[in-house]
This record gives sequence, structure tokens and C-alpha cells, in this order.
Amino acid sequence: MTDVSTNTSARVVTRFAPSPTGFLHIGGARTALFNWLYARAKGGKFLLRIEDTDRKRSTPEAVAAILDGLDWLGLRWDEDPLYQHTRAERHRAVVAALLEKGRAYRCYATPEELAAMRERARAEGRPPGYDGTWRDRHPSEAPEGVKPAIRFKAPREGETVIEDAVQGRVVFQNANLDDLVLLRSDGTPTYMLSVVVDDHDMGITHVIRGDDHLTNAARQSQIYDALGWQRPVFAHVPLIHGPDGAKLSKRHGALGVEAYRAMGYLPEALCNYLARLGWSHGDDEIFSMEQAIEWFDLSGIGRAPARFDFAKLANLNGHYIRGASDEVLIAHIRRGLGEFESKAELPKNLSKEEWDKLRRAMPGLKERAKTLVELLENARYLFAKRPLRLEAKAQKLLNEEARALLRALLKELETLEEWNAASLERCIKAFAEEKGLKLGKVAQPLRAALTGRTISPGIFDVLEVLGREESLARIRDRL
RNA sequence: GCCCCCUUCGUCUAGUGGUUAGGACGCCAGAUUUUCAUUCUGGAAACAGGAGUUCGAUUCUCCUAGGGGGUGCCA
Repeated sequence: MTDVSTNTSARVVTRFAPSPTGFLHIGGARTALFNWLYARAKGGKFLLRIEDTDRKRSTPEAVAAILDGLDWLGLRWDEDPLYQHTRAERHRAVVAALLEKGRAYRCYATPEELAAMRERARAEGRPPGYDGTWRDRHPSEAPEGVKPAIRFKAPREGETVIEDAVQGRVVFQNANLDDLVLLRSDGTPTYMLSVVVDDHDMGITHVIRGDDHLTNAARQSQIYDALGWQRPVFAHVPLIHGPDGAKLSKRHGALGVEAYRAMGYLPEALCNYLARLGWSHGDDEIFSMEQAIEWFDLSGIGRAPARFDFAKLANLNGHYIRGASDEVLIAHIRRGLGEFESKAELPKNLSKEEWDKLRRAMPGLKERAKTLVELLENARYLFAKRPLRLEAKAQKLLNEEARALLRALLKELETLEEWNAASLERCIKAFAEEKGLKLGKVAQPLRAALTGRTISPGIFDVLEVLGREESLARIRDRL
């Protein structure tokens, strides 16, 4: 790790810096995606830093969930992830240097005093925050036995200007920015200090993160300046809102990416959707990540918050499912089978024969599913045991007239030599024609008998995949 | 309270002083079809409001309203 005060490298280095207190939520995933895209677009590096300075709230499970989420999305990071807590010594050293320079000081205020201070400021309509009591007080006045926190001596006059790559020029009056804590009284570094030191030491050139950090950018800039370090380019991306415009809650989308996996979304679809949410390249809607890398730039990021729209995600997902190869879909289903969430009962595992059936039915199945869960729900007829349980609509369809028709058709099918979609189509179409019926009149009862439902993939495919014995048996079950 | 950001169809967005304000999702209607889905065609649907600047504002400035974020010895 280098410690140079100027960044001489022209190479772009971005980072994703989650705090491991939970899963990788959707907003974090998009932030990671933007950082990843930008690094790849500029031929730079994308680093990962785990912000676990709050040891009490950080868990190894959360770290694993985040890494797994990034991996599933296909966002590969360069180098080993940096665990921020391992850098505490370095952080303290930087604070010592600041103290030495007179840009930081010991503060002996108690939590109670600070609370009272905030209350007073609010009541008087002044900007809240630390009032600087200990800023110029002599250390000899320090109370006995109180461990001090170290505060940053922020400039009191003038302004701090952020030239944000997304938000444009943002000006903060320094009078509104108070002296933040750099080192807690227990000697641990705070976030505000750690980010600056780590971003600097890691050579981060572009900090792309959520809008909620915009104010932090001003404070952090002051620290960069005090240290004589070059500030990175900041790009504050608007947050993602729920469908109702309110903050994203668990109810509607603030889920971990693994929840999207469980809902049957494909990572390509999620990436495409997320990239399009808040970033645009003209009217382009559907594109691969390779294409996005070619197009991506900070200038394409919008300044307004965006609402999460499941309908559009589903549409995109359907597109990617239809376009995926049968093998790829099988692989995704293998991975997700144990965790898919559905109101219907889905199998938790399949036999070799069942996998084989699923594979053969895949062309018809993937044509009509918006999620893998929906695909599997539509595939239940493949695994159902005889006699099939009929849905109400299917039951109704199989009236006396329809059964008579099936009886006649059964005779034809029993004598059929070749059992494949093409020969079955010839046979059944001829049968319908002979009876003077539209194909639908024959296909629907047949569908009901074979699948127990009124909707399914093409009926000839259903017959082929089910096979002669099973198909004929299911028809006989209804006669 | 104080500080900061945002505001084009219901939603995601294109647009950078002169356009019939475009696309996508969703919705509605129709075509194709063995069901469903796909596909195709058509349709309804937006510049938050008010002042300026300008020959001319969706585009620039200001104000208002609404929304969001921050305001921790959390990150």
C-alpha cells in the first residue's frame, strides 16, 4: 500500500465499500455495478473494501452474503478484499499526524453534553453539531479520568466545494460543517476518517456511491485537504426508491440479491435492469454487460431518484429467459431449486429422468415464463403423478363430449408408429380435419387430460416429452 | 429546525433555446395462434406551479410547492 500525497497514476481505480451488517441489498448491488462498469469501461481496477470498523455490527455471514451476491451478479473484483478493521493502526497514525499539525484536537465532552448542545442549537435555529468547546481550550483544563475523543479541526469560514461528476458543483458553507470525531474515546477510528485514509491508500480515483453520502463528501474533502492529499472524483448516484416513491423498504424491493435469485430472476436481467435504473445510453434498453462496458460513463447517470419497477424487471427477465440456452437455464435452476419461492409446491430436487424431461421440455417452457419460478410452475405437469389432479377449468373442459372425442383420438394415437412432435401433429391434425373440427377443439381437452390445466406449452411437444406410455395413460385416466 | 440534492407520460428514461416532446415497461384495441406466452400493428398517456432572460423556453436564472438525503464517539 502506497502513501503518496499525489495520485500520479492516470489509471482509474474504483471501489465498492459495503458494511457487512446484512445482505447485499439492491441499492448496494447497483452501486457495485456502476463502480464495476466504470472501472471496466476505463480499463481500470475495481476494488472491494469491507467496512467493518463497527465490530459489533459486522458479521462473517454478512461478508459471505455480500461476496456471494457480487459473484452471482458476475461483478468480479480485482485483488483481495480489504478489511477495514485491519487498518486501525494506520488510521490512528494519520490522526496523530493531524494532531501534530494542529488540525485535530482532544475533546472531552460527554455524550450528555453533546446531546444538550444539539438540543440548544435546534431550539435557537442554528445549524446543529458540535460547538467547538474544546477546540481551543487548553489540554490542562481536561477533566480527570475522561478519555478524550479526537476531533477534526474543520475550517470555520469559507466554503467547501464538491465538483460532483453526477450532481455538478455543490457548495457547502463551512460554518455549517462541524468538527467531526476522527477517533472515538476508545481509540477506534470512525468511518469518516477511515474512508479517507483507505481510499487514499488504495489509490481510489473515483468514488461512486449513494447520494446519501453527498454531505459526507464535503467533510471528507476537508480531511483530504488538511492532509494535503488529492481528492478523488466524487460521483453521487441518486438512491433507488420503492414503487410508491418512498424509501425502499423490505416490502418492496430492498431485498438482498439472493432474494431476487429465489424469485427466479437471472443475473443478466437484474444487471441490465439495474444498469438502466438511473443510467442511460440514449434509448437503449436491452444490452449485455459487455455492451454496457463499452457505453458506460458517469455522464450518463441521472440526477433524480428512480423507483423500482418489478413489472419492467419481469419483462426483461422474460427476454433473457427466452434468449438463454436450455443448458444455461438448467444450470440456473439446478442452483436455485432449493431456494425458489413460490405459492405453488415446487420440487426441491429432481431425479435424473426428471431433469432430462425438463431439458427436453425447455424450448416450450422458456417461451412462456417471466421468471424461473414461473417456468417451474408451468413444468409441474412433467413431474405430476397419475392420476393427475385437475384444475377447475380443466375439469370443466373435460365434459362428456370432450371425453368422447378423446376416446376416438386415443385409438388413433395407440396405433401411431412414430411418437414425436411432428408425427403427432400430423396425426392429430388429420383427426381434427376428419371430424370437421378446429384443432383447438381437440387440443384443449387433450391438454387438460395431459397437464391438468388449460394452459401449457404446445400440445405436440407435451405429448412428445411425456412419451407414449405416460401420455396414453393420462388420457385413459380421463375416459 | 438547519444544510444539501432532485422534479419530462402511471414507472424507467431520451432530450442540452426553435422537435408533431422520442423510446421502453405497464395499460387499452386489433392481427397471428392448438391454450397460454411470444410476435406484429395501432391507441390513450408527460415537460410540478409562478416569475424572469430571450424573437423564441422542456432546455438558462430566481421563487414556491412537492419528494429525497444528511444532521451520531453508525457506516
